Amino acid sequence: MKRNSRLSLALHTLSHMAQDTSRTQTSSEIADHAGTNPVVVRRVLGRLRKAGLLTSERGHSGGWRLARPSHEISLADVYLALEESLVAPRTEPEPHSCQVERHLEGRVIEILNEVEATLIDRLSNTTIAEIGGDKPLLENL
Amino acid sequence: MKRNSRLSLALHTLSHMAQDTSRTQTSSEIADHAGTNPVVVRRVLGRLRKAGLLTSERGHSGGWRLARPSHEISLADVYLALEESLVAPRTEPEPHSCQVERHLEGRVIEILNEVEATLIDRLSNTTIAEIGGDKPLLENL
DNA sequence: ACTTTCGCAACTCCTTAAGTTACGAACAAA
DNA sequence: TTTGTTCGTAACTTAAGGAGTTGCGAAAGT
Repeated sequence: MKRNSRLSLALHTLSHMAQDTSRTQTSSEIADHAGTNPVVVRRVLGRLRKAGLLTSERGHSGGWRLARPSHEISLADVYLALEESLVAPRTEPEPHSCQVERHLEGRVIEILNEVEATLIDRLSNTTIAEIGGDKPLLENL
Repeated sequence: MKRNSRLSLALHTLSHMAQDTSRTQTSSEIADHAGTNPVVVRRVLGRLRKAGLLTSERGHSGGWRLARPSHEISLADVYLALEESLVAPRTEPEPHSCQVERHLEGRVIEILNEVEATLIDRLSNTTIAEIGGDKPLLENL
């Protein structure tokens, strides 16, 4: 699979779970549908569980379930739960010998933070319900 | 070196060249200052040359030079010259079997494009001259 | 000619994400 | 309580991309 599939996988899965909240889905089912494998699914969904978006149960009739209604889960919630950063590279700042470099980096970081904030703002304007959810895809008819 | 050093290297180098436009700088000089090596420098600066931001000359007293005044080179020019994309992953769209996935991807791409536009807008508000340039760092005194 | 410098190809090295295997823990049903 | 299902997690392998490196040809000044 390609780069950055975590967010795709997470959103895709949540959208499907939103369409039928009555039953749980197992990692295997999800993996089959997403074209990946159960361990990868558990890794990604595990982060969403940690963030309180999903619950999981082990054993017979276990699996994954939304922790709250899909219209109360925004895309930003998912993005933040993954603790990635699409715009700002996850690199810790190194000491800079050179003044130009310090000045430059300050400016760039400033801009990137602003852009990241924009991203989160936009993501928070859409919920999982609107994407795959309870009233699916009416605007496509 | 870490992720995303191309943009850093490009901006850093341009800023320094802006401080003394009278002479050319060789790949080796630049590499030494940036803590990398000449081939990497040429790879990155080559893209800037292709975009018309720099010129290069071979042979004795050759090297790199700004193609236009540093106050006419915005950070966005540099970003675009590198043909990277910080926010949108460079992955070509795959065919999607699943309607939810199509709908989802449409929405996400829409948001990412908007964010990318924001990034470019912010970057275009700062020039190389302002960062390391002709009147260096007055605001730090 | 000789030296400097870029241009570029080809390769190695390193890091990161994804995929895979394996096994233990929890839990339900028989 | 035994069995089978499912998650949790560790450890490994595989794949891709970026940076670093080597080498050499082309261009251009001395």
